[in-house]
Amino acid sequence: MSSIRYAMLTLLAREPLSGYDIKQQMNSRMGPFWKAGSNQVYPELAKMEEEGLALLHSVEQNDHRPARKVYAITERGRQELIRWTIEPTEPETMKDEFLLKAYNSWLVESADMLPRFEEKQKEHEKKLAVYSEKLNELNQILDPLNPRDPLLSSISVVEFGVEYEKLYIKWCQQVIEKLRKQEAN
Amino acid sequence: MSSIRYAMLTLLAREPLSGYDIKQQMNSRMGPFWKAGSNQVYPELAKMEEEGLALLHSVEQNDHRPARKVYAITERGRQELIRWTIEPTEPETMKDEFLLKAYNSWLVESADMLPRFEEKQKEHEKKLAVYSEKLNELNQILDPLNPRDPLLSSISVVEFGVEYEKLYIKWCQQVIEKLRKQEAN
DNA sequence: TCCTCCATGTAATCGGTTACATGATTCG
DNA sequence: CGAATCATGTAACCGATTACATGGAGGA
Repeated sequence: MSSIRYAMLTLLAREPLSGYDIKQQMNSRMGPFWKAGSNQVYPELAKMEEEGLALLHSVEQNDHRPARKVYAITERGRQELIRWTIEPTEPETMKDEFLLKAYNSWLVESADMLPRFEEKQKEHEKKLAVYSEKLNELNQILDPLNPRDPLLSSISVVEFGVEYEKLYIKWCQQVIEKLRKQEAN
Repeated sequence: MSSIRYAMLTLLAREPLSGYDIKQQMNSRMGPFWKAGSNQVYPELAKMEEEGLALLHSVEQNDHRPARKVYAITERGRQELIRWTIEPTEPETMKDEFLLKAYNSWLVESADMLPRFEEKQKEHEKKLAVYSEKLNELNQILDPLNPRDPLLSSISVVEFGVEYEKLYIKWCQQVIEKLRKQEAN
């Protein structure tokens, strides 16, 4: 498995990046579906270099700051990533803490639960706004003549994100309505 | 955090259960959003008893088999679960390996990727069938006169599951169409 | 003045997965 | 005849989170 290394190869397959870049992109661009901290990224990059999946592409030296070490994917890395990509994937369990709490709604007063659903709705409305904007950007810079444009894949994934956020918002609204009716009794 | 203990309290709040029951229910009833193995359940149950969140309710002795130890939630456990339930929840990242692979579609031949999307679609169609049936069952045994029926909460969560599966299926279909058009060129 | 950003990394800890162990019964 | 189910638990490992460490530049 080792998950993180394929997430890193995924980013390196598009452009050479430093460990710091990888961390940043995971927590923004890939934000909806993957995350990582520096603790994972740097040691993993070193291992990947040892195994010939990535190599040091350039080192930008800034005074009074650690050298910026940019890595590029190797042909072996690309092949390994392709091999993994076309391999079947195990079904996933979505581990959503808030759903677990929703499952406990019956235990608590509607008045205590309503604010939590309203918060969640707003949180997902914000995410929806971010993904929608991202989607617009991607569609604008997309090269419509190139059927191999990486952005086509990006768009599909962000579209998933948009639909997911819409679903979450709709669900929150439905539950809020139910709780309000219950409260009225 | 310690996640698992609240998932276990969530189940114990509805009825007394053995460690084995908890494990089973997590991988079926709660399947969509939580999971656990025996390694976690048994030691955690012991800790919860020590801390007074659960207590040994009864022991059913069967010959040639380990005694079935049934635990019940205590008032302290219930209060702790309620406290956690009405507490705000941090935003979650959905870590879906298949979305990561979809993000790499541009790297591979459509012919290699299409079967993976078709598989995923079928997988989620099966899950949808299971959740839909579950939803029917729940609606039938629900007591419509009791606004505190735990099943109301169950229904909300299963409804989320149903909508999620529908979304996943629709998304797979869209991507499949795109890949087919691309292949035709 | 204090916080955040850049940019590398390490250390301690925690939660979760896989595998192991026992042993009778029931189902295909 | 072999696999799965019931029912408890333990041990080894692995991946991920949180915190720590350095240190100058720029903004609130």
